[in-house]
Amino acid sequence: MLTKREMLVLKEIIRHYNESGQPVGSKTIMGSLPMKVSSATIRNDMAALESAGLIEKTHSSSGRVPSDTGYRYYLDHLLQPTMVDSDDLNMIQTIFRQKFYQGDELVAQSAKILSELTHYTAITLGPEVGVMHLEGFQLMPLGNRRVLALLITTSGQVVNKTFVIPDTVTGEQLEAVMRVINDQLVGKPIATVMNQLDSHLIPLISQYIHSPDFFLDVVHGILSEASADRFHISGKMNILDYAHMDDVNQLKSLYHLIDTDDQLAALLGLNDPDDDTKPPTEHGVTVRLGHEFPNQLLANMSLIRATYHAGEYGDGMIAILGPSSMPYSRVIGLLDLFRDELARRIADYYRDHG
Amino acid sequence: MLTKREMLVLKEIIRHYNESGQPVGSKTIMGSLPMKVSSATIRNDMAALESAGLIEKTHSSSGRVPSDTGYRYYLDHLLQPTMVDSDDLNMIQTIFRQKFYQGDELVAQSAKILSELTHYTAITLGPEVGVMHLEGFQLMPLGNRRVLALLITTSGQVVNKTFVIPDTVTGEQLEAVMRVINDQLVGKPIATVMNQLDSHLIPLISQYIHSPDFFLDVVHGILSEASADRFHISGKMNILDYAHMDDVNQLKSLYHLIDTDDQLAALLGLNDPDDDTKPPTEHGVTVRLGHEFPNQLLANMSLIRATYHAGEYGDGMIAILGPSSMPYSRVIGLLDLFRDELARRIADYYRDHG
DNA sequence: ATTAGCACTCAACATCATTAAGTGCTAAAA
DNA sequence: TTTTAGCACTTAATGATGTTGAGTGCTAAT
Repeated sequence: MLTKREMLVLKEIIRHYNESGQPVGSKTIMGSLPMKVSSATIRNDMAALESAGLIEKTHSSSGRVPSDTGYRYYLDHLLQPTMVDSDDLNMIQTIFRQKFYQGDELVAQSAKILSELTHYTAITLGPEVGVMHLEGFQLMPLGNRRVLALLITTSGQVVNKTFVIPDTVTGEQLEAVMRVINDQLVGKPIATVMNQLDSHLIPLISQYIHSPDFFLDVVHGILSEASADRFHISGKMNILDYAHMDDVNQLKSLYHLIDTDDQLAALLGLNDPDDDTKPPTEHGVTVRLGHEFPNQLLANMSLIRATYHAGEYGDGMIAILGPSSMPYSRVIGLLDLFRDELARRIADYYRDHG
Repeated sequence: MLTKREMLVLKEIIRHYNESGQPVGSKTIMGSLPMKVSSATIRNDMAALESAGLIEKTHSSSGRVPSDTGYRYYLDHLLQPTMVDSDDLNMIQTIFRQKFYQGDELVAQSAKILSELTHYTAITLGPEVGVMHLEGFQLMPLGNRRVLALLITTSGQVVNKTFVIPDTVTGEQLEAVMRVINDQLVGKPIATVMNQLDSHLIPLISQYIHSPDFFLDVVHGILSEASADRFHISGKMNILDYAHMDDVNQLKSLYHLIDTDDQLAALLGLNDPDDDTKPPTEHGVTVRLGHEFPNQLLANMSLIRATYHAGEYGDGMIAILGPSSMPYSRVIGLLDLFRDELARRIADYYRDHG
């Protein structure tokens, strides 16, 4: 158990380190503690913090730097939320007001604002209503054997794709297939649709189209596109500022990770809904430090996540990826603000407005 | 005018510099010239090349490095095309064969292969038939006041967008607007459509919808999306390898440039079709060195472009962005191969196949 | 429990010498 | 006239050596 003063010392070390990026010495801390103590006293406290594993030295006579566990302790016990700066607030309101955003634009724009405000990387995800169902499927001939396939899901996702059909396929055949899909699959969850398409719908479709493989390919492609998570990432290149990577290849791997939807989804914990290992820091904003991820690449980084609830329109997520050394209270404050803001505006969008 | 041997010396300097990245000395060259001359002789030739501005010293007693003009001279006079390596060729054929690509997938896949083969950044652009015309426009109600707008261009581009309409708008009104657009604008070039929409179509639409502003916004959005160039960029992160940027901000600006469609289009010379300043190096593959662009950011880089002609289906473009020090003959060979390959496969796609 | 004082450590910086790769120039050889 | 051997000269890179300053840990006194 830490003493009151030791906590203050840890907090100050983290604060100074965030600002300067340099190891923090005992004299520096002396000047910024509320009580008046000597540097020697602080050195004693620091020794205690170090043996508790909360701070580290970069070399035997250097100042101290917060350790991974130090950050975790800070987040769990020391961090106190700050109100969002009124300048920030104004800016956000102004931007949101200046244009009316249709559909996902609001969510995309949020990522943009968040990354600009923090200079980190922002990731947002539109609201998704539980399980997505197939609402409709259409094929329209465009002439010249090109066909437009159009797929609509209950969550309002619309995906279109054009393809060219073999000359052996006639309009009536397409019509028939379309009817089969609409009769058999509409209303079912996308996953089910995919399964059935691969199993007992094949014979049904084969009645109309001789070799349906290529057709199934097309439908598959559309389905997975429709059901894929639609991430909006902004400020990707800010990683270059904060990840002081010695190795270019690591950096490339990191970017690859972010650009790969599955991996990003895993990072954001989208696939394990019972991820209650870390309780919400406050209001459902959670912070996960890089070293807590299985992936080595995220060392010295930190991911701050928040879920927003747009009522019946589903839940979405916003997140900030940045260095583990960052002004947490500000960033958490911002995310918390955006949770509310997005929840409200999205609900508004579908309800009052139009 | 350079002597025969001076040319050879320049060529060898460039070759060695490409391989090692280090300044090249007279003794190194001595070992790799076809004729037997002493290093002193080569030093004389080098002095000549230097006063011609084709090579440079990094410091007063260093070896030589090709200069910007040196590269230009090399490209214009010394470069001799090489056949594409049979390994590369096999790989390309294999990848293209293993799957049937619909629509733009072929073009996107080409970018991927090119960037993987070269370790540089590849940019491809699908075939575009001269001026794009509006082929059709549809609005379909999705229920719950959500409407799906669907726009089709003559080039086969299909864009969809969902939006929410105010409760004051009825289905009949939408129907009417849709009819107006289809009656008045179908068959016209997108640019004309945009203009007319903003000018003499406003009163016409206002007859049906009271405040058509928001509606015009939506249509505008779809139109510009449909008419925008669809670049496929692959290997973006390879820039980190070859652009040894000291300044992170420059790097970020460079990425911004690439990610901004207008700027990228300008870079590729898409807006000045009479860009005949640099004659094709061979078969229509052109090389532009970074310092030849107005933009400072591209210093020490090089852009190799090729246009492919998919017959009546239009023209497209492929390009490689890399360091000015690169194995030009290989890269040019690859681009030249892809020109043919793409042209043929795209034509095939629309004609024979389905 | 706190503090003054002091010996100690180590990165960062500067100075200096050494080395190796490369040049330009001169005068002789081809 | 062109080529070459030879040599003095330049410079980046490397490594050894010393100095400084910020910081620590420990001890003994408060």
